[in-house]
Amino acid sequence: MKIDPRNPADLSAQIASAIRDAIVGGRLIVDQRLPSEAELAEQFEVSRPTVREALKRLAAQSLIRTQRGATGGAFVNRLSFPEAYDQQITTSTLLLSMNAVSFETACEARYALERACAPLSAERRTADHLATMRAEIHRQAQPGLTDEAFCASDVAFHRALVDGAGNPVLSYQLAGAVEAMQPLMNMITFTARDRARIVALHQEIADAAEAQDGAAVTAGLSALEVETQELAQSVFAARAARLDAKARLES
Amino acid sequence: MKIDPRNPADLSAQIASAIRDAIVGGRLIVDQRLPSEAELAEQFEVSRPTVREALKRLAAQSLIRTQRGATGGAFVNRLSFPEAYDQQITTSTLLLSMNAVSFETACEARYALERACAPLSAERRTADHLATMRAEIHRQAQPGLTDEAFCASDVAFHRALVDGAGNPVLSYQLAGAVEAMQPLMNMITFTARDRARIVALHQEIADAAEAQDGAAVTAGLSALEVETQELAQSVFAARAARLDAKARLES
DNA sequence: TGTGAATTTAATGTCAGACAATTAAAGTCC
DNA sequence: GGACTTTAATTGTCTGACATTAAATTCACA
Repeated sequence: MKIDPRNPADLSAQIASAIRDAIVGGRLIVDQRLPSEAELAEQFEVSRPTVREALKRLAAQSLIRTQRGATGGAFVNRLSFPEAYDQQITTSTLLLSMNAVSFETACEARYALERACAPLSAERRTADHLATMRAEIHRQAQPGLTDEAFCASDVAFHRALVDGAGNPVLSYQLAGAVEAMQPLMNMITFTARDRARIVALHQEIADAAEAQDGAAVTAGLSALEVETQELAQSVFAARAARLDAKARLES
Repeated sequence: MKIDPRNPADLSAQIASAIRDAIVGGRLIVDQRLPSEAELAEQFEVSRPTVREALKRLAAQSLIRTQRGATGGAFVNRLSFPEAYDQQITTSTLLLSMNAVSFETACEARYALERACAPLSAERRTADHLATMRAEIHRQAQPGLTDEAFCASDVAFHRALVDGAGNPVLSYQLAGAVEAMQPLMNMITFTARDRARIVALHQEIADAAEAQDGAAVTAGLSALEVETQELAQSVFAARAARLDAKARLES
């Protein structure tokens, strides 16, 4: 592992990159201990704070973990699925919120991906997944629920559906798509009638999953997508109209 | 923004977390300048190196960027799609390589997600996407190609297909699924006959995309999945048999 | 008055050395 | 042999300093 001393800028970034490459390239394997900070500093010919900044960069990506004490140090971390989920969700959420991605685009992507899980989930879902879906449907039908809680339950329902496919890689990929939609969904106010329609479609989907009818699950998701898109459109149109009226009033 | 001084461990992680929450929560907006390191140190009642370690953590996630000079400082970074792609690919690749995810599972997830793009891509693909797909098919048919170059071209072909859907969020999500498979694919040696079959299926898919026939694209992808799964199975079985024979010879 | 060069200034990037906190292992005493 | 103490290694944090960068300002000169 070497860095370019001619490029004096971003030494810590270069060091982090070198170590990251070693991990990705398999030269450093899981649970292997890295040299101590002092040794790394000597090896790269930089000071210890610089090494530390590099290590913090890697720690931020869950690539390493550190332990204090005599046998402590930095260790190559096994990236667990939950950690990967979190990163995926954070990145997806920020990407959507910072790039003015339209509701339409995000929603389309989400349902397209979710339909990808439908046949597998219909085939393999366990009684557990079904129970979760039913429980969330029941919650969604309760009257006093806030919009936020309704959205959260919606996410839980869809996660159960996705997890039903029994493919952790699929669940991981979908986590971003489903969770990142939540802030966008939270901008919508759901009337009682909206909720009733959504719950009915959820019911359809759960029934189809119980019957192991993949095509019906897919159809249910497509209907739900149409419903969601129309709902969002009407909400945003109404909001725009209100703003417009207000602007005309003030002028 | 406050941190818990009673918990003396991981001050820099706490500070990074506090700033990250401010960004995700919208209290710090894109391109806004953070206080200088000295000011942050004073605010959080820690030293400047500790603040710096926190900032490096955020920089590693592309949440901030730093500029030197008189008007420099740390600025909230607009997470661009290419940056998000990179993070997604790195995370997905590590997740697969560190968790002994089977080829079967990863492959299933990848093709399920890709089929999700098929109808959209068939409908919206431009002449540009078609041209890229054709060009990659042509490259894949050339005889002297190494296995690695073949895999890389395969990835390029599929990315063109995915990008054809014209949904950047979908492209972003798929980037991880498609690219993370490459290391696994690189473990396979492709015979001339294997390649011919794959190229033929690619041809089918490209034709279907040109004809805007979403169902045919989906079918082509499914056939490709079956082909890939069988190929991998035979390669791994042969490898296992060789190892087994060698072990018996040595014992 | 305008322009270009020199200076100032404010910020990050890096360094050196020190001490505190933590933890496991080695050593010691009963 | 077991419980306790000591020791050593390592990370976490602090202080203070200097180097580097780049914008803003000043100022001389045409």
